[in-house]
Amino acid sequence: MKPDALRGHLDALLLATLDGRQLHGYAIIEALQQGSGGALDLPTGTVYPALRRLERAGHVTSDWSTVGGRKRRTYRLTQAGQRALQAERSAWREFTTVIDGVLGGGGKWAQT
Amino acid sequence: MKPDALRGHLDALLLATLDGRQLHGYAIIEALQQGSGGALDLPTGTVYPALRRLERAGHVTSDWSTVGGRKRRTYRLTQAGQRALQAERSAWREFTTVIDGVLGGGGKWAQT
DNA sequence: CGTTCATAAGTAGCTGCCCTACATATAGCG
DNA sequence: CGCTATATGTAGGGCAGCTACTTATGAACG
Repeated sequence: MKPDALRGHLDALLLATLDGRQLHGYAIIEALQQGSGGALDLPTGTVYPALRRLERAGHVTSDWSTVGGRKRRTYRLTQAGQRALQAERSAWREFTTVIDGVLGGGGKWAQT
Repeated sequence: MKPDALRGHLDALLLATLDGRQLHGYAIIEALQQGSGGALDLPTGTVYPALRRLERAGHVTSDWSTVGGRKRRTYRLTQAGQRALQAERSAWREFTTVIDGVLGGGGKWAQT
């Protein structure tokens, strides 16, 4: 999968990954890897700044902890993040519906 | 729909719109508008440069014509463009499958 | 005849997301 | 001691798509 296809959908992925559980950044990357069957291998330079963005936006909050001598910043959704996730999900559904319509029915098969 | 969601999928839309017919730029914009039920309203500053890109890439070719005193540059798919369209379609399918999987099953419902 | 709207194509410049590459630190293994 | 895995982060860049503007013709309206 070409990497820049994610453009504009990364927030949805991160919010969905944090839905119903709290994870630290590194674990989020692994969760996305496994949850996508290996298709998504996001670099830290993509995920960490994105999490900061989401925190600034009030969609997630974070707490520091130390596990086995290593510092972790554990993220969890806020209520606003929950709402944002719902909005992202419906936006995604609308988006795919539109693109599917054009890719499948926008060409010569368009029998109005 | 947020505008930058298109990132990386615009080529697919343009190729699909030209599949089986030839259209000039302005008509492509209108076709996308109608084909998407009004959801896609791409500005000329997005579409025209994208068409030039596709032409440079060899996916489309263009011919000038004059209709009613107005100059039109009419585009049509090349064979490479046809192949590119097929590739874009399958890439789109893969992409949606991955994202759908994460948005729907990447959270607390992930019962491995 | 002048203004405005629809048609038609295009460029210049900006923004911002995501990527590449690098820096930092600890624990465990050999 | 070096290497790998774990864990977080920044700096800088590329480029796609957007905003705003320019150019040009034909038709309609007064």
